[in-house]
Amino acid sequence: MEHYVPLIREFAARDELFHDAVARKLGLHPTDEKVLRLLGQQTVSAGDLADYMGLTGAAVTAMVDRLETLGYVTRERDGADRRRVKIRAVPAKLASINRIYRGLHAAMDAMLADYNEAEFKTVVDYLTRTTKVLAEQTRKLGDGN
Amino acid sequence: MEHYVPLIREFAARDELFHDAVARKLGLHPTDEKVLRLLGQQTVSAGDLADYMGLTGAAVTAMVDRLETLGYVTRERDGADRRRVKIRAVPAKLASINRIYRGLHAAMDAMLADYNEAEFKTVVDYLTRTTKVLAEQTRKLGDGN
DNA sequence: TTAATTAGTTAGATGATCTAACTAATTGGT
DNA sequence: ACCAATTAGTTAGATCATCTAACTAATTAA
Repeated sequence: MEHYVPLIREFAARDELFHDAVARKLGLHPTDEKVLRLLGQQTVSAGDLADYMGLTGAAVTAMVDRLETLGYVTRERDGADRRRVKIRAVPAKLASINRIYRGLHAAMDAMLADYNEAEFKTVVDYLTRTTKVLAEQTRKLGDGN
Repeated sequence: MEHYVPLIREFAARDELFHDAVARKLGLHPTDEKVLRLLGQQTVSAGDLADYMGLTGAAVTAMVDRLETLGYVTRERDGADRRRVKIRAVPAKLASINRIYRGLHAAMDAMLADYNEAEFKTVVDYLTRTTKVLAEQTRKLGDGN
């Protein structure tokens, strides 16, 4: 039980290094690649991006400018609330990114195949609940400012 | 099985946001907090830090300078290989960081208590193997330049 | 209909990281 | 043993992602 903490630290660090490597291969900043990962098909508002990334609004504007210039995303005004800007990924560009992820997905699928249904359920449950705990604890840290 | 990928993405993003919040509370750069997390008791060489963090040697020098000035770490020359510099965390400073982590650790312990031994073993196995897969895939991405 | 709030952008400043060049220590081939 | 090549870390200068503060425009509430 004590060797659990370094385990999750290593896990998170490796995940980050992997995504950094993907970003480098694409010639993108790690932040930009992270956003593109979030933008699957759905559109996301600039403000939601700021929350998700932990960035200021100005930083998001700069980031979307970069991605727009490179042709990765487009801006659309929200019809209902015209203050809002919705960011949409360009499908053709997303495809080129997904190609890079194929190796990881294949390896992960192969690994996950070793688990039976109950075990897989446990893993999903663990990830879901840990995510929730992290969100709560992050909020609590922010409170005391 | 299809909703697994967004799950791990959310997990990693939340983990990062949590650590960003910790760093902000300490008045440190996220990178610096990440290094301090790695430096438990053990000493780590500057080069190993560069690998672990995905930074250049110059960036590590600057980072260690920052942490040294603030009293978080000390530099020691390696006796065996005097080119090497070993970085050591200052225990008293580490304690103040651990205090911030208490809330998370308590919440995680409470959550993990819901799993029986077999389930916990599955979670540890999953984290261990996924970490290994990520390391392999990162290396493969780096190969093609 | 006017005041207050919210979403996003612009402008300018800061600073973490980068590249390239350098010092110093170690290793290996001859 | 010795010189060349490699490795570890640092220094100097440049770049650029992000920050703060001030601004525009749209929405909501009094």
